[in-house]
Amino acid sequence: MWREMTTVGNPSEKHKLQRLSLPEALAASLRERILNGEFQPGEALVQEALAAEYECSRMPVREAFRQLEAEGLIETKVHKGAFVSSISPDEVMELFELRALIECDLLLHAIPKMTAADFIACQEILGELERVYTEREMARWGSLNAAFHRRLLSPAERGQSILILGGINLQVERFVRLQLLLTEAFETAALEHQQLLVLCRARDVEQAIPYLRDHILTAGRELVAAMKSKRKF
Amino acid sequence: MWREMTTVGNPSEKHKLQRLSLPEALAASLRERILNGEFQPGEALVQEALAAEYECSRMPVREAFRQLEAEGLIETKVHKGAFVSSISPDEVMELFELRALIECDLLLHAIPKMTAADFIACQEILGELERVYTEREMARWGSLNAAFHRRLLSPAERGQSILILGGINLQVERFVRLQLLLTEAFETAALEHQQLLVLCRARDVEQAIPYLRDHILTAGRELVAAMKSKRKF
DNA sequence: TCGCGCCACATTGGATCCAATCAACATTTT
DNA sequence: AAAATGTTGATTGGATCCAATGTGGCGCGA
Repeated sequence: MWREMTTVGNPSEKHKLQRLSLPEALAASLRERILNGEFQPGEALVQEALAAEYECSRMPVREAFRQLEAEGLIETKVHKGAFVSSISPDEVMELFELRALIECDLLLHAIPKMTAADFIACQEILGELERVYTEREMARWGSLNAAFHRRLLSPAERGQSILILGGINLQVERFVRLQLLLTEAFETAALEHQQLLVLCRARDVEQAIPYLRDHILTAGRELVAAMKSKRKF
Repeated sequence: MWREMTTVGNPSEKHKLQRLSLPEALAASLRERILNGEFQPGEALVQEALAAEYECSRMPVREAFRQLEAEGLIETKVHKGAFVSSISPDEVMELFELRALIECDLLLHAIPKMTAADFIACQEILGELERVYTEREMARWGSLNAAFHRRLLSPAERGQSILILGGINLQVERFVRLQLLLTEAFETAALEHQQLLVLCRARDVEQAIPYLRDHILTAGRELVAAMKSKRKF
């Protein structure tokens, strides 16, 4: 079942097929399970148990742990084990503000370079997003949402910034998914995405930038509010 | 010799002593050697050789590799090994612009919160920087420079942003060190640091922010120019 | 002589085994 | 009875061993 992703075939990538080692595949699977909330913050991840579950030795698990630790998803204490890392609502808000900062800068660079193909691709993702929304698959919704932002900003051709953004998204993703279960943030997000795309088509930088900033920051505020009220964190 | 850092004793941290596992210590040592340019971009790192050198088995080396890979310092191809990752001048410039973006935002938050103690601490680091400069130890210069920026921005109390900044600095650090060998960028940097601190003392946000931005961006431009002229990258 | 394929070696990837450390429980002592 | 301490079980950390894969060299044939 999890084996299906031992090789990630990304069709849009130009023939650069990448093979995953077992530790990398494990890390991918564990990452997904953490983001889905199957492993709660603070929970201990035991090497032996996971090794048994994935039917491999403990060593690939250990290497996967190192990777996840570097990504900030888990923390490991020597001779004590690995624990799903936690993050405070304030820190989540800070990450959203960082995202706003970086994405606005990227959009500024991207808008002048956008082509018709870019708009079409973005529109396509939005369609997919809407389809997924009606079926309540928020695991896919989160990654599609990230994909939309990434695609929208890709004309800026700033790989390093995109990379950093990916890291930030990774940190907040699990809380976003949780919130989606509780609120109706989908719908406003869908509308805002459409409006954002309209502004970009019109090359209206003056409006698009603050709009994007607001889109991100209000999403952040809503999420943090939900976190603080639920007290489950 | 490298054993001296198996436990990192940071005296300013309040008694929170952290123990390093062998892989972590190895990663720290290898990271330093990469930043120092001992391992050139593209160069292959062989597990067996390093294991012999550090007198341990290959396994801790492999785990250290995973960590360094996640940090972006090396790339590993399955069944082919680990290679010191490279980075183009354009990407370096992008990272500097990202740094400018984030640091300016941080400074904006930091200035109103700065206390006398903060100014003193910064001034102290600047003194240390000057002392190190006269003795041409650029390995320490780089980390002290980062420490100054970190200390200057720490009143903002934005741990996540600082963390991201650390990652960005890691990427450009090795090129900064190389450039320092070639240019006289020390001196202007020292002056600019002093001036920046003066502006912060005066709480002159209007001047301090653009000044910091310029400080970072010109440093970036000079570095990139040096990179492109030397063609050693 | 050049090109293709096969084979051996070197290197990485993964599994098993042993040692070190921690935590919890039981025992003893005050 | 409470606290301190010893001891045992569980879990992680590290080393050695075996398997898989990639690379370079050699030979064979056109």
